[in-house]
Amino acid sequence: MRRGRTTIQDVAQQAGVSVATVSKVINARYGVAAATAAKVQAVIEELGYESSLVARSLRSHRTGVIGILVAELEPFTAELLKGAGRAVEGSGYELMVYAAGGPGIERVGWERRNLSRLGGTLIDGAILVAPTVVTPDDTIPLVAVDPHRGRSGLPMVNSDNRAGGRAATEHLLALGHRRIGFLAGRPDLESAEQREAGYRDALAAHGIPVDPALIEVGGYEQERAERAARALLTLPDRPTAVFAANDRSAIETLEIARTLGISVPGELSVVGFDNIPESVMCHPPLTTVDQFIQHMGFDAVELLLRMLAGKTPEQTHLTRPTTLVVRQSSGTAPGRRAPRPAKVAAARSRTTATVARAARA
Amino acid sequence: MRRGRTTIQDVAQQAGVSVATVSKVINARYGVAAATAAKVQAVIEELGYESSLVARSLRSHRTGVIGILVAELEPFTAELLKGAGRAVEGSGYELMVYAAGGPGIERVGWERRNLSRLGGTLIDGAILVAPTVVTPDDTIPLVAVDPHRGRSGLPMVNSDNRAGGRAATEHLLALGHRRIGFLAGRPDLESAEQREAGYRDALAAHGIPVDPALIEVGGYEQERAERAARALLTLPDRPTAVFAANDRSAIETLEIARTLGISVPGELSVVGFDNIPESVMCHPPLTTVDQFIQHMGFDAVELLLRMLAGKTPEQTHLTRPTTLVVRQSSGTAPGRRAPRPAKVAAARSRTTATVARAARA
DNA sequence: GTGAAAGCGCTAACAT
DNA sequence: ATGTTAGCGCTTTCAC
Repeated sequence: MRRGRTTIQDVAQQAGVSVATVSKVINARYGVAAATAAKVQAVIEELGYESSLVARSLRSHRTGVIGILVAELEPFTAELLKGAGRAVEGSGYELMVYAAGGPGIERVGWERRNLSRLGGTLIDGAILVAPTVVTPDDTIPLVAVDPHRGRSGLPMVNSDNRAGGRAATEHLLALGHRRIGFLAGRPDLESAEQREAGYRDALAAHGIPVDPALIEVGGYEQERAERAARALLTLPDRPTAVFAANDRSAIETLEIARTLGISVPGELSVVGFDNIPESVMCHPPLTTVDQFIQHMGFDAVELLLRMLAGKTPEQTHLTRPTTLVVRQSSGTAPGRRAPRPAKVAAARSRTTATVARAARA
Repeated sequence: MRRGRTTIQDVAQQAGVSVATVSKVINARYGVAAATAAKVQAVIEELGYESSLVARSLRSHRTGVIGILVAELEPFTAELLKGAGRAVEGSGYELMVYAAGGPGIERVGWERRNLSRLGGTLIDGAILVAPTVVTPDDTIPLVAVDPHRGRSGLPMVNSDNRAGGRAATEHLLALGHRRIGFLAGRPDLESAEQREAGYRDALAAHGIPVDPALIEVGGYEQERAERAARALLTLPDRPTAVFAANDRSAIETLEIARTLGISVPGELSVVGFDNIPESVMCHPPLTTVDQFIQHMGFDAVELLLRMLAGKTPEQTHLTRPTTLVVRQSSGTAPGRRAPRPAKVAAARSRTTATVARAARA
C-alpha cells in the first residue's frame, strides 16, 4: 500500500500507459483503443482510484457541483437543505454546503469571500443564503435566497414577507391585543424589513398608532434578541403580545417570559416567523408564519439548475406565499373574555396538516 | 474589470511584486518588508482578492476545512449538521458538507468515492455519516457517525441503540401489546441491527417468542419501507403495534395505516427511533426513541478537532444514551381496558422537556 | 492511438 | 527582502 491518496500517476504507471491516456479513459474521450481503455479501467477498479475534485476543477472549470453558501448551520438553513437535497436528485449535480463558520466572525461579506474562494473552481454555481452584500459576480450563476435589501439584480427566491407579517399581526389583533410589540430582525435583510412593514400595515389598518417603544431590534442574534425581548417584557406598560421577526427570536422571547414569570399565552401572546421544526417543540408550541423553507430550497436549486443548463428562466424572482400556523403561544388578550374562537381552533388543525404535508413533499 | 476571478497574479502585477511575495503576505510569512506588505495588502483590498481554496489546498494540503460526507440531505443529517455547526464555532475550522446526490445512485461506496475526491486536498479531516463501507483510509483523520457493522477501527460516535430498541419495545409491552411488529432498517448498519437486538431482548424478557412474520425490512428507503409497512398491516392477524427502526419508516407506517383506515393509537400503536423534528409534526405525534442527533454531530466534530490538533483522544468510541419520548402514536393494546397509566403521562412531559432543551443545547 | 509538455492558481524551497 | 523555480494532480493541445 502506498501512503497518501492514489493519483492518476499511480494508475498510469500500473497500467503501463501515460497519464494523458488515463485521463482520456476517465473522461471518455475519443482516441483510446478499446483494449487500452479496458486495461486502464481494470487498474482503476483495482486501485480504487477516484480523481481529485480539486485538481480536476483547477484545470477544467467544470465540476458538477452546486455550492450552497451559508453563514451558519442553524434550523433555517437545515430546512433549506432538505429541500435543496430533493431538488438535485437525479440532476447529475452534487451538493456542497459551505458554512462560513458560525455566527461570530465578520458577518458582512462572508458570501463574497467564500464565493471567491470556491467560485470559478470547485463549484459550477451557487446559492447564497441570506447574503449581506452581493457584488453581482459574473463568474458563475448565482441564486440568492432571502437576500438583503435593495435590488441586486440577482435571481432570487423569497416569500411574501409583508403579507406574512400582516397575517401574524392581524391574528393578534383579532385576539383583542392592542399593545403588540415587534422584535425586529437583521436590518440589512429585505425579509426582515418587509415583516415589519406588514406589522405596521396591520396596525394602521386598525387605526392603531405604532408605539416606537414597542419595537426592539433582535437582529436574529441570540444575545441581542434576548436583550431586546427582555426590554420589551420589562416595560412599565408591557405589550400583551409580541410578534418576533423569526422563530428563533420568538422562542427566545418565550424563554425570557418564562424567567420573568409571565405566562404564555395567558399573560402574553407570542408569534414567530419561519415555522422551523423547533417551533413545534418549544413550550408552548409556537404560533408562527410558515414560509415553507424547504420549498424555497427546492425552488432555488431548480432555478439554478435551469440557469446552469443555459436556459434563461422567464421567472427569476420567485416569491412564495406564507401561511399562518396557529399553535398554543397565542391567545385572547388579557382582560378580554372572548373565548378562543372556534375558527381559530379549526385553522389550527388545518394549518398543522399543511405543515406535515410540506415536510414530506 | 477583468473577466473571471481575480488571481494572485493580478495582485502581484498590480502591486509590482512577485507572486511569491504576495503569497507570503497572505500567509503572514517572514521576509517581507512592512512597506511591501502594506502595499500588497492595499491591492488585495482594492481588488477584493481572496485566494482560491482549490489551488491553495492542492499545494499546501492544509485548508482549515472539515468535511461532512453524507449520502443524502434528509432530516437525520440536517439535525446532525446543527450540532456539528455549533461544535466548529470558534475552532478556526469551517465546515463543508458534501452530499453524494440523493438516495438513488449507488449507495454502497459513496463515502469512499467522495473521500477520494476530496481527501488529501480540500478537507483536513472528515466525518462520515452512516457509511456503508470504510476502508480505513490513512490520508486524513476520520470519524464515523452511526457506522456500518463490524469493526472498522475508526473513531466513532453512536448511541446505545440496543437499549433504545429495548425501551421502545418495553413501552409497547407495558401497554399490553403482545403482537409487536418490527420494521427493520438498513441491514448493513450496526445501529439498525442493534435496534432489532433490543426488540428481541425485550420480547425474550417477557417470554414472548419472536414471530418472523412480524418482521419486515424497510431499509430506511421510502418505497421499501412503505411496502414493508403495508405487508405488516395487511397480515391476516396483524400486529397491534409496530416498532420501526427509524422515524421516517415510522411516519410512513402512520401514513399506510391511515390509507388502510387503521386508527392510531386506537387500533395500532407505532413507535419510531431518532426523534427527528418531523416526529413531532406528524399525526399523531410520534412516540419515539430520542438519540440526540445534534449531540452526536457535536461530539463527532469535537472528536475530529481533537484528532486534528494531534491529541490522541483517550475515548475514540463515544456512545450516547437514548431516551424514550412518549407522544400520541402509542396507546393501550386493543382489547385491554387498562387506562393509560399516569406515569406514562408524566414521562411524556418530562421527556418532551428534555427534547426542547437538547434542541437548544 | 498515444505520450510529451504546458499550465490551472497557488505555496515552498532555494537562490540572489 | 525579494524573486526564481519547481511542482500539487489533473486536462488539454499538439506532436509523433
